[in-house]
Amino acid sequence: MQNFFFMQIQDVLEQKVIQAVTALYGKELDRVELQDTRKEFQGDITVVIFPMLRILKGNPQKIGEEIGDYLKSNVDEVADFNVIKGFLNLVITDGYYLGFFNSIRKVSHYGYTKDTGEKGAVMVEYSSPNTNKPIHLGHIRNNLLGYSVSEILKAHGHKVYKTQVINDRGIHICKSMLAWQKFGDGETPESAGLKGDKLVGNYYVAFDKEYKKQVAERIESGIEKEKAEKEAPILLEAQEMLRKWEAGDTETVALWSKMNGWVYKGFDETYERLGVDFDALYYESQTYLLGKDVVERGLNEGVFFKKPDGSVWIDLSEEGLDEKLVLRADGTAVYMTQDIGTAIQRVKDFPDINGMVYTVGNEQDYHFKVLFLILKKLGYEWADNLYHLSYGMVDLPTGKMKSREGTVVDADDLIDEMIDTAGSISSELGKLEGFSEDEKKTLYHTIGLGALKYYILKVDPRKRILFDPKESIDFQGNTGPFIQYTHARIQSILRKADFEYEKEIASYELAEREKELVKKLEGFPEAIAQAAEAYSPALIANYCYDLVKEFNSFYQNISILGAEKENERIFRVQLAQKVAEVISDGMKLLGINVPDRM
RNA sequence: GGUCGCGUAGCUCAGUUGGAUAGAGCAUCUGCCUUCUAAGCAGACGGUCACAGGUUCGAAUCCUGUCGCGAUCACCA
Repeated sequence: MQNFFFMQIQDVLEQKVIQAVTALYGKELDRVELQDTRKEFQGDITVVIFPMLRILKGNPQKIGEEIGDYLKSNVDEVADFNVIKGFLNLVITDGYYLGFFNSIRKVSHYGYTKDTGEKGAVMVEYSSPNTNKPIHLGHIRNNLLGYSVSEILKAHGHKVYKTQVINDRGIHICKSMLAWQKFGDGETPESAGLKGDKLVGNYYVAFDKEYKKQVAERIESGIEKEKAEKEAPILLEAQEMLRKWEAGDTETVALWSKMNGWVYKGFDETYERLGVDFDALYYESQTYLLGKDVVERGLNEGVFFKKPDGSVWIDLSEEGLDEKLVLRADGTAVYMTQDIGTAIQRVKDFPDINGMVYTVGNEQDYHFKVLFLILKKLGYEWADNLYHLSYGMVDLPTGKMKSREGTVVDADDLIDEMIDTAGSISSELGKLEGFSEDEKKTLYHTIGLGALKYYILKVDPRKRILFDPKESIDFQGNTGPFIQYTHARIQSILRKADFEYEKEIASYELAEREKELVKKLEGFPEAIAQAAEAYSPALIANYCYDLVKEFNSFYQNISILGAEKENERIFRVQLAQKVAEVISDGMKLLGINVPDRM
């Protein structure tokens, strides 16, 4: 990563337009509205005249022409202009775009911002699974979002700690443990030939089955529904097991450790295939008691108040919310207590943190609104930099995914399917001559995962995704493989370019498609900045797609290696090379690798 | 019921400080492999931007209301 100096034309124009208005009309403009010129008009950048009318009063056509005249004679980069309605379209010189291109050509990771330490560290939490069941498509969305936002924040100059809270304790784990004890007959992942998380998940389902059976029997024998549900023997046993766990009962804790161990091994495998990782892990079993002392302190400071029964609350009615419980009457913690404590603990563990991102589904919007408010009221200065990366559910045509009912799209199965599809398409196309079996395997993984990740990340995080297992994820059009393919095409050209193309082209007349490509490249830093500010990988996906679309049009219509003049050949190869780099750097922010051949 | 989010082409989605005739992909149809990888390119077809008002030179975008979908409002996690 290097720094480079190049004044972008937009900044130059903004100043010059203000100057023009002062010179021509003696008025002070506070801002200038610029936009890319639409394809159907001649020009590159458009100054919108309408907003100026408030200050200038006059005919927009005439004002546009006067400002256009001024810019043409006072700004070197402005070659020509035209005015249509209230839009002043400026034609920018090839010299500018060529100069810009040359300024970024040798910059590695162009568009990324170096971590200078001044932006502070951000902790990004994502994944945070329960240890009683395997990872499904919903978790995949969470993982991909969290990982990608982490990469985007890094590219925007932040130091990032990726973390997850592993929900390794609670009634749900006990249910799996109990069912295993009752029906497991000593089964292990090895003996069953199953991933550990799958095995434990099976017992969670087994518990639910038995529980439902017991409830049904009891209702049949005349017990009312609510009571039957609350007092089913197997549920009572599970609750008893949780009490034993909390009391530190050796046997229970040993079983708990063993089964969680199985699950972690299974999770690690899935994370590895998904290509996500973490810098720090937090276990709920170690954090679930945190936060009580802070509540005590907040009580003294008047942030919280105590009800007659001894429970502790915060009143958020001034903020338009309700009263919210932070400690039960019996003094035990609720989720909120724990989250308060964990947030504070993290800042203790990593003192350079001044912000956190929580990747959690939108069903918890309210929870995080409250959590952030509480931390703010407790006076933590980093509380202003907390962000709930809230995303929509992944639903099936049949409705919500439910682990207990087996209506989930399993992560491992889906990954397998994507890789298989990538494999069969690749073999059909038959372009992999000379690939070893290992290389093929790696490539199918790259393409399959690329398709899956892009499919999920290209949609706005807030929107819910409807996933139809019957309709397979595309490999054509606006997809990961399409972008990967473009990268492979460019690499093929670079392999075949058997001439020296290092020298800088100082003067060149750009073809329309070449100019458009340079303009797209110019937009990369802004795309990263916006994606970081909006915490939205979708913006990066859109950018990559637009860039690639533009490149393919160029590629298909203009010969690169077959160009007549040497200058053309060299410039086009350089351009293609830079486009490939940006594709690679952009896709990296989505956690997607790009192959050199496919 | 209160609060929050969403509603754009048959389907999946872009459209971020309000700007020109609302854009892609899939699907359907036409062309293009003797030339750098056709997972591609060029084109056709397809729209009451949920609906109704308002704000203004200008609204898919901002405001209000209505309808539809989802989430949430637990001494649950």
